[in-house]
Amino acid sequence: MKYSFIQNGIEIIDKSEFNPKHILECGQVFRYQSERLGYKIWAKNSVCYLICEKEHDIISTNHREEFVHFFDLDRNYSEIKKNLLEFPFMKNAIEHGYGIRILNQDPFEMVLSFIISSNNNIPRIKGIIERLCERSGETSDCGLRFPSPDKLRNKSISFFQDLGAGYRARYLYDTVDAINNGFSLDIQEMSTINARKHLMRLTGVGRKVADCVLLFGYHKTDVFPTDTWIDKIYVELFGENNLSREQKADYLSDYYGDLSGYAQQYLFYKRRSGNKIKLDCISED
DNA sequence: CACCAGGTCTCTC
DNA sequence: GAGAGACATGGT
Repeated sequence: MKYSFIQNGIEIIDKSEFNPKHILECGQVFRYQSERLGYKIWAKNSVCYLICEKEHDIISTNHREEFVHFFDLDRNYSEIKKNLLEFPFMKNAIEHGYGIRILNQDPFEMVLSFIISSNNNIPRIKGIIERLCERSGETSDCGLRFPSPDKLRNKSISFFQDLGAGYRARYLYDTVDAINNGFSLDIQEMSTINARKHLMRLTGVGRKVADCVLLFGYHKTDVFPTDTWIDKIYVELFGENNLSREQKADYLSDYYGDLSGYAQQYLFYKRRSGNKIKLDCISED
């Protein structure tokens, strides 16, 4: 990935591997806003402005190293896409979401965000998370910031209900409580299987939420988060619906191996944009 | 007024 | 273990 440090940020030179719209709208991140010149994006303890121009994009920030990691800039996505093209179903999806990158986000934020996401829709998820940030008293020179576990220590269930979290309020409360009482999120070094099993001990974290946390919070790309959209895709592609969600997730992650997370994002993004996934047809090329 | 949204929990069998 | 129902909330 070609990029270079400039005075107040990072210049993205290779636009084919970095598409702000695709990165932000493929469903992995909830805290960003459209701005006149691009986007404002919050990471754990800092903020950046993504300025979109014709020849290049600029990540305007005082925390350059942090956003190199956040945007996963040191990874070669050309190589990933080349390897994914060895699989069926991927050609159209990759062409559609060509500049997607899997962001490296904060695990705690991912846990709460994806608990909120369950049986919910994206605009509402974003609203709940925004209110969580507004009301949890975290301020910095960057403005809004996602609360730390400690900042949520004294919050009651009704605090989460008032965010609009609905029945997930109890899940959030229990999870925050567990983390504040020693439940470790330091699981980067664990195997995917064990890390998943660990996360699923949290209230409100099932297979799908756990896999999203593993992918977006720990960059474990051997998981294939399987939700309603992936379920639709599975049925459409294979013409049968004889497996449970969990079995589909197992099958797909076994099939795509370490490329699962990437494959999932391309397929999810394309399908959610209203396009059905097509089997790549060589004769059409 | 039903039905749905990046599912999970709980209670059965 | 696998399979129904319930579940808050806001939008079509």
